[in-house]
Amino acid sequence: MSEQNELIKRRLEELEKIRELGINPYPHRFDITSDSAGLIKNFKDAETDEEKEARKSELHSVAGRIMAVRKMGKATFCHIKDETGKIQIYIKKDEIGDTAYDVFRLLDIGDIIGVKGYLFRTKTGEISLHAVSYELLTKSIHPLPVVKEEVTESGEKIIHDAFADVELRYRQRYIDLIVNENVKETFVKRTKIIQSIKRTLEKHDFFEVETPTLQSLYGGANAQPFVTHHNSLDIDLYLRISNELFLKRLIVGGFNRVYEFVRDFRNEGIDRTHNPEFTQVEWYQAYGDYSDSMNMFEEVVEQACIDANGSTKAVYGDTELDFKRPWKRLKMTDAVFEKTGLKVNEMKKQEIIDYMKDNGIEFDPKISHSKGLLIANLFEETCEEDLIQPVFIHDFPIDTTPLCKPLREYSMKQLEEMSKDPEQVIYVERFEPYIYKWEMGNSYTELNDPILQRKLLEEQVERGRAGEKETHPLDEDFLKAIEVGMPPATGVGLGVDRLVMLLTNSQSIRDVIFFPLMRPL
RNA sequence: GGGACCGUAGCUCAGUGGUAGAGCAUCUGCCUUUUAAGCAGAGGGUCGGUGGUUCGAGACCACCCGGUCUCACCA
Repeated sequence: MSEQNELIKRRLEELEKIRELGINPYPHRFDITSDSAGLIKNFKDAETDEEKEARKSELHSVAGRIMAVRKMGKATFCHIKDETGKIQIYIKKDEIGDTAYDVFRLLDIGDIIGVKGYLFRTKTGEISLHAVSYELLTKSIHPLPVVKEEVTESGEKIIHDAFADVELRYRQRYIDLIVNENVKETFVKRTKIIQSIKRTLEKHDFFEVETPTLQSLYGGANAQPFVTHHNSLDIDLYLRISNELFLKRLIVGGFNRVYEFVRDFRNEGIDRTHNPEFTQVEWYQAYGDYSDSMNMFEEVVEQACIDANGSTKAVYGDTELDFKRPWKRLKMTDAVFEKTGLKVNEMKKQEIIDYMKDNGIEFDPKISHSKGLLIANLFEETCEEDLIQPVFIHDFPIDTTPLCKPLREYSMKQLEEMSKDPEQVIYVERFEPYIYKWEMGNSYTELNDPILQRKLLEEQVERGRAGEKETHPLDEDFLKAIEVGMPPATGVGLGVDRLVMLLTNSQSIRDVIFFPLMRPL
């Protein structure tokens, strides 16, 4: 708080005056009987004089923050805002008393007051509360941005001087929530979406669990972790990048269906769809495969959309998205074929590289050893941009993940032969749902063959040593769990923030996270 | 991390090298059904920071701080 600031200085002086008058500017409680939305909704105009007179004895107590004041000599109008909306308050000097009225004149936009009064409709038609008494509940000493709202004759709202500086809005979300009308709505929807997802999962007998955020080994996703340190154990720990490996341990332990909402931390770039900490829900289901997960996924998301927006449709930017089940399901290689006409399985690795070079498709030379990674790369570069409506892209090359079961059509012998031939691509039962060009999640028929699991994880460790950054270290305890025996299972990770973005028409992930990471000032 | 752009009053913004501006908010006066209330007046600034160019910099240059968009990495 800058000592120099005149607005703050003036408010501190007023605070002193109020205290000198024997008024506690920060009292302990206030009895509320009504909220603004309820009062306005239930208001019925009094027709006769008798009714008008009777109305004066129907008193309501509301509390809220002063958002606008219109002083008119011996009467004052103001709007107060509570959790449900705004209501206009009318205060008259000759009714409320000289002293009380003078004190009221010391109040500012931003102060919180409780008002007791009766309802009436003003000459200009606004349902308002005629105060018979009021109480200062909190004196604000830090001025709020003054946002003015104009309602035109056609009934549309024009916002003047909107508090629009995104940096200030994110850094001071409390102010953003007070003065910007739609911000709270977005976060209310966020909670509704999360509750909806939980309800759908619970309906299908998924059981909510909790697993560690601090981990001595990280895994379950391709990402760089945050590192921290435990002092008394004197060991480095990682903030989780995924909870997959722990949820699988619980499936081994005998839970058939588990889910967990988690904050994941990934030490990577920040942009409009990435925040270093983000929310994911993962669920695992024993005895099911990835098509069961597709069914669950589309049900979870469709229901979330209905619960947040009232229908299966949501408008994002200038696009209407429809989450109605069932969603299209498309093999990755078919997607590539539809877009490019290439039959990648019949091509040599070098032919794919040549095609990408010839068509200016970027790829990291580090992946040129793997035909599978090249195909995945080709898919991302050519197909993603067209995936607007919800679609499941399934059957990924095995090199994209070490945690997923190969397609059931392969025989043991085939797998063995194919894995020796760099021109052969083994596909695994993995899918990613795409909506509006974004990967919304990730799912597998989970690998539970301990021998193959160890081989794939060890290969990944090798690739890590060779310079690939986002591989993870070998988790022997996880391998032990798989050796104990994990039933056939399927699991899903769903990016909650991105789903909320789509369902609330938010253009940045920072608009759906209350306190996004900002560089300290 | 790279590139483009932005930072002026509490808020929203003008200001193309020559005295720092407007609206809202604030303060004073008037106003007892106003509503972007109104009318009359007043105060309010290290122009993000540090250097430099210049007789003179809010503006031009360099670096730094913070942000937005975008690319890379990823979900």
